[in-house]
Amino acid sequence: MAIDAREIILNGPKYFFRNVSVVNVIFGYHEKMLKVLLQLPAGTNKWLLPIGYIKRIETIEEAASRTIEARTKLKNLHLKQFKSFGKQTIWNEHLLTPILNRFDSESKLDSTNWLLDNFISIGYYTLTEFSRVEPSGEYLNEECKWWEIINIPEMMFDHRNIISEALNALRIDINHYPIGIELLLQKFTLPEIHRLYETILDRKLDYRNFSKKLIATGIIKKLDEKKNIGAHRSPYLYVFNKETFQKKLHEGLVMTF
Amino acid sequence: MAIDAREIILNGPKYFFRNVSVVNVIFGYHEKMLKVLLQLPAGTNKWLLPIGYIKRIETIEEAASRTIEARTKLKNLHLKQFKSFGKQTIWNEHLLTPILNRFDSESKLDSTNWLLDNFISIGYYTLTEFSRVEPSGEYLNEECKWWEIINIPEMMFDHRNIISEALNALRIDINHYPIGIELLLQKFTLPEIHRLYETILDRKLDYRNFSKKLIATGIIKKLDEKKNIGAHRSPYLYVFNKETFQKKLHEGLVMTF
DNA sequence: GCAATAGTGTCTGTAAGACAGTATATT
DNA sequence: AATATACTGTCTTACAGACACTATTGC
Repeated sequence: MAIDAREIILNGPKYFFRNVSVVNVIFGYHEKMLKVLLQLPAGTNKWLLPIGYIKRIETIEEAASRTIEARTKLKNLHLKQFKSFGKQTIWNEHLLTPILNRFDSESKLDSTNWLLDNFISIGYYTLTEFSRVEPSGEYLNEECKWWEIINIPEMMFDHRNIISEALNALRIDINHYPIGIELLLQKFTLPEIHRLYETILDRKLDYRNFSKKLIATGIIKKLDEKKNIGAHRSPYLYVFNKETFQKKLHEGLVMTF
Repeated sequence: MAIDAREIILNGPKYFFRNVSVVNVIFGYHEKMLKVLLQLPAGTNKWLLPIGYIKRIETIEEAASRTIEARTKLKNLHLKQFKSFGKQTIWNEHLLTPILNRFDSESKLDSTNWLLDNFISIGYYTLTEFSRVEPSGEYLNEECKWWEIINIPEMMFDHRNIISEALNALRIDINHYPIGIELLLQKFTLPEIHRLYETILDRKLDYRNFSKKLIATGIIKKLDEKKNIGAHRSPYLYVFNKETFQKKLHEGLVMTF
């Protein structure tokens, strides 16, 4: 079911819940850089996290997944619901009218329009390789791009705070869930995953102890294969042992990096 | 602002958000028993967690707090938001019409009434001494009472699952937050807090190791006072050292009971 | 052989967990 | 004195964390 923007604006509540939305913190990692995907809605100069409305026929997680796919073109990312946030007025007539008129120069925006109301947001975060993603803004946005986590631009509402809460949640969850699994490609080297964890946690991790722990717990497996990295010693490749990881976590393993 | 039931039914969206609610898992502890507060709405035979709608002028947490106070008469309980849950149809015309007619025999319930719509629920849990609470059902409920956690009656929707998710969250959070602080009275004995933790976690904890850890970390403080418990050796009284606890937790202390 | 990166082992300190006997309060 | 509950200390084991040198690759 594709619903066009005019229909969403004028008849949204037929398809979507009112007053509730999802807000997505999409983290992107690449080469020791942690970034977050932000969009700049047309007509403003403050950035916004990707948000989305929840269809009446889908689950909350499906809504998050759908709106994340719209920005990243990636399906099946591992989503984590981390917190819900209080009311925000996302749109105002000034922002919304031009969008409506692009599709329909006749209709007038009613001041009781559902989009002009307040929305509560249910927060999800996800983590991906940012080099896999071509940020996709669609017609509502002037821009959609990655920003370094240490250099976030001016944001609308309390979205800076939401990013910071998502990052906290990620740093706690990394001890309880297989965060790296879907982020790293199938095969990876120890230095790669080591850099990933150092970047996410923003602190040094002793390389030997880190490697020892990952191998000792059996959650990664060494392959009989090396990666060519140019004029240096070639590192071994590893893969995650997903079953072992899930089992350990289920038994209450806490990784404490 | 007190809003009567007729007004809530007929003009709810003036005061409340649509399609979003809070759902509260109120745990009660006393003497090695963990219970949960449930209500039986008039006209049904399945039990329901206390739910509530969110006023346009309050935060989500205030909504949870307000609806919990309505059932327990207790203010300032420590609430923890633990997860949000997908759509549920809470009311139907059959349940709602008699309630409306109690206040207003004229008005008819419109099938587009906001209460007949689906609601997404934001889940909170809290923990209190159940002997302090006189469950309070108000006019919408036939009954409101404590049920033992190991013996939950038949529940509406997926509320049994929500209780189980709340309990999981509580058992994880007990390692990260001062769960007991607001539950136990000002002064408590080591055997009391020991029983509390054993009950919540549903497993034996070595009494000596448990005591040692609480005292060693400095989060509880021994008083120069004993509690009279009848024909037995009198246990010492302790108090929480809230500042130390908060500081340790902030520094990343994990209690691992 | 030089430059850059990958890989490996040992020691120490701390904390978790197992475990049993003594002390106190009341009747 | 009897009963029921509270209190205390030691040993073992496992893991976290500190730490420095050798190995490989391409140029």
